[in-house]
Amino acid sequence: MENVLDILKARGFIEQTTHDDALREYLESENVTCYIGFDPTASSLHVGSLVPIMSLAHMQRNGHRPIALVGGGTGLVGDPSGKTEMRKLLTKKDVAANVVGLRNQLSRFIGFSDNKAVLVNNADWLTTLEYIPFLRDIGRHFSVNRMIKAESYKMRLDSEEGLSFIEFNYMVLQAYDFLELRRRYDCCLQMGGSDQWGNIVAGIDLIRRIEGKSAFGITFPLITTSSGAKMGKTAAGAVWLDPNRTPPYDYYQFWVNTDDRDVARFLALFTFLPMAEIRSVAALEGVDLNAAKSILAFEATRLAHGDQEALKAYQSASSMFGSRRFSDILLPSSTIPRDPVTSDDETVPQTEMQLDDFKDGVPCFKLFHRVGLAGSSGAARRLIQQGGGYVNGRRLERFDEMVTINDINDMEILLRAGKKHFFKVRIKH
RNA sequence: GGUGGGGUUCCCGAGUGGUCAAAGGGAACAGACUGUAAAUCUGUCGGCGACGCCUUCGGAGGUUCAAAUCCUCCCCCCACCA
Repeated sequence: MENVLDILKARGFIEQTTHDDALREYLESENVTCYIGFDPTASSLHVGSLVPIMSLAHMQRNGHRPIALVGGGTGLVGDPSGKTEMRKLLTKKDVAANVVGLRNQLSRFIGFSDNKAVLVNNADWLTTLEYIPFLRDIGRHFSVNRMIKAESYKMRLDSEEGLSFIEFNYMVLQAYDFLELRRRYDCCLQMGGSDQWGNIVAGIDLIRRIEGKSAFGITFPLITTSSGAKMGKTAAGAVWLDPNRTPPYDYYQFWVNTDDRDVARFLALFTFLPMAEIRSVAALEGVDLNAAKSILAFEATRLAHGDQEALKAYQSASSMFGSRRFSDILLPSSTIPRDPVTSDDETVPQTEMQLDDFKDGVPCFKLFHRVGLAGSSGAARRLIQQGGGYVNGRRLERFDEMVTINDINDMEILLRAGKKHFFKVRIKH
């Protein structure tokens, strides 16, 4: 079997590893255990966490046992790594609630049945620690001189805001997590974002000092878009994996809008399509890439939300932006429907209004505001005045044009703001 | 605890009595060009059925015809010293 390290490397997951050769050897054996920690700072994970999630999924697919550690304990402290500002401290209650949400989302990507993967919460061992014993047993292995040189603290030590003592302890706690997992699950590998390097190495050192055993680390590159932005942020904020925060249609659209230069790279990172197929995408240019973007979006949506939702999102997009036929040789492993689809879409944002509402007509800018295509009626006026408002595909000329029963087709009115934002008003009697 | 410097519209950051809904940049949005891409150019970017009105410059009061700008008290942040 191919070494999972090579798979991860080929797909762009690896930024840095500790002692590569020994790690490779370790991963040769069947069923090793590795872990990644997830911050319970929100009740949902977002696209930015996808690289770690996918890497765990690859581990599992290659016969290893991933541990997803939810930081219910460390979340109470707050990780300063690579952050310019201190984060607001979460309450125990918030953290506990968020842990539940994360568990659900992770299980879409990783199978936790039959002990094939493990989900742990470090609150289980961290919150009962006693200060003095912890300092004596664990704290004495840490050199402050070394810690303050760590890159992960550098930004904060240099900043105006400074670094509070509670945050300074974060590294120690995360190192202790690793030790705990080494003891409990024989877990010898920790993975994480590149900002986690210092924390991971601290854990490896701690394990060596206390247990006399070796452990390994892998960090992932920070994924940025080719335009330089941190990946996963849009105007509306983070792109969440929770369908209540980011509807599957929006999630799909996020991926469709991938920059040309990122398509092949993202296919490798965020889908399970074979690399042999993805490599041929790298040769595509221009319009030809759009089909690959649809497949990227479809596959990514499938993983996060399932086949049904992916199909619905795909169909909606097709009905809004036009349908296309996919070549059989383009990413053949994808299950995207290859023939043009025509169908009603249910996932475009929509609402119901009464027929009576349109008897006297509704000023269009009011309507745009009401359905949420504009943040205020002033914004709606500007939108329309600048030529960005459409009713049933017809550009509105004036902001106070009336939308009336004459605009109703098949008991629907299709509104559009700009090129991409659609909204459907369904009419009820 | 002492001394000094700060808190401005989504972010950064000008503004030290009227000409300020507040420069400039970024982000964002729209238009043109396109391919649901990027880059570029143009416009917009507190609220309001809107050549006017209303609400904003850490919070609460006050001075003034007039305050983001002056005064008082309070809250928070930072630096240096202790």
